[in-house]
Amino acid sequence: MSDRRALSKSEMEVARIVWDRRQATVRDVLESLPESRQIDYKTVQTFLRRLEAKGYLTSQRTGRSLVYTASVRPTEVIKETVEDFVGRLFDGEPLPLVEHLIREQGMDHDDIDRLRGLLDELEQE
Amino acid sequence: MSDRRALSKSEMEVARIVWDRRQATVRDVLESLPESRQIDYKTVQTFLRRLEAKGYLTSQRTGRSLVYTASVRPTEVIKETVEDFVGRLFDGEPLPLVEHLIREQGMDHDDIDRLRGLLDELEQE
DNA sequence: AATTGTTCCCTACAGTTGTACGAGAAAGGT
DNA sequence: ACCTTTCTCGTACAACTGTAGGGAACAATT
Repeated sequence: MSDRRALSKSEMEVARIVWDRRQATVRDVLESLPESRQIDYKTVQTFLRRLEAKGYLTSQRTGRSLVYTASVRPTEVIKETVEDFVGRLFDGEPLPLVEHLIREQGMDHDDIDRLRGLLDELEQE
Repeated sequence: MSDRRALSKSEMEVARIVWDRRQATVRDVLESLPESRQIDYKTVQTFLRRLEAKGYLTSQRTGRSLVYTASVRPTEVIKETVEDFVGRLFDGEPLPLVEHLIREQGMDHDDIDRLRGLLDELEQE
């Protein structure tokens, strides 16, 4: 466990966008958020500022704008976040969550094949 | 989406314990929490009180104690919570989370077999 | 050149969350 | 009958969250 301050849900949502794109301005993030997410430019700005303050992102100025990038390994943060989630909701057991996801959220044929492949692959060792 | 007020992480952790046991007192919850979770009796009490205020639990008095039980369908709440989580961290796609879980959190042989079974089962329809 | 838009920086603010203390009442031990 | 434990009820409170307004500075548009 690291000692960075935890991310809130919305902060995580925003951070993930920056990480996916590898870099992003306030506006980029705003535009990448789902339509359904009604949120002001200023609010996104606040989230990015806080993410930087918490040490998850850094920014460099480019022209008038700030461009944010990861300052910790995203995969690590995501892993910790998932672990925390599984810890609280599923007694730390990933299997029940996997079953829940497969059962309750839709899986189509391709997804199923893909997962079979992954399982086969994992079995080599 | 329901219009109940959202649960915080800790509230969810506590609620889930009540749901799993079907009923619980403050002390029951305290004892069911993982060792690692250093938390005071009074704090658990507060969470249970808030969960009742938010409409997720009800209590009946039994002797001097309050016994809490679910007042909404837990599976429904868990489903919504997982959906929100997947929405924010994985663009709403369950598959990447499933892959992450299988890959990053440990799966043993039995788990793998179990998942294969589940996939086969799902394919009947 | 004046207006409109876009950015950053600073500030705000109510609601939520995590964490718990104190008082008072009932139950249990000695 | 008293001390200790265990409950509930009410209260507290700083930190964190979500959400954004105001102002300054520079850019784009008419």
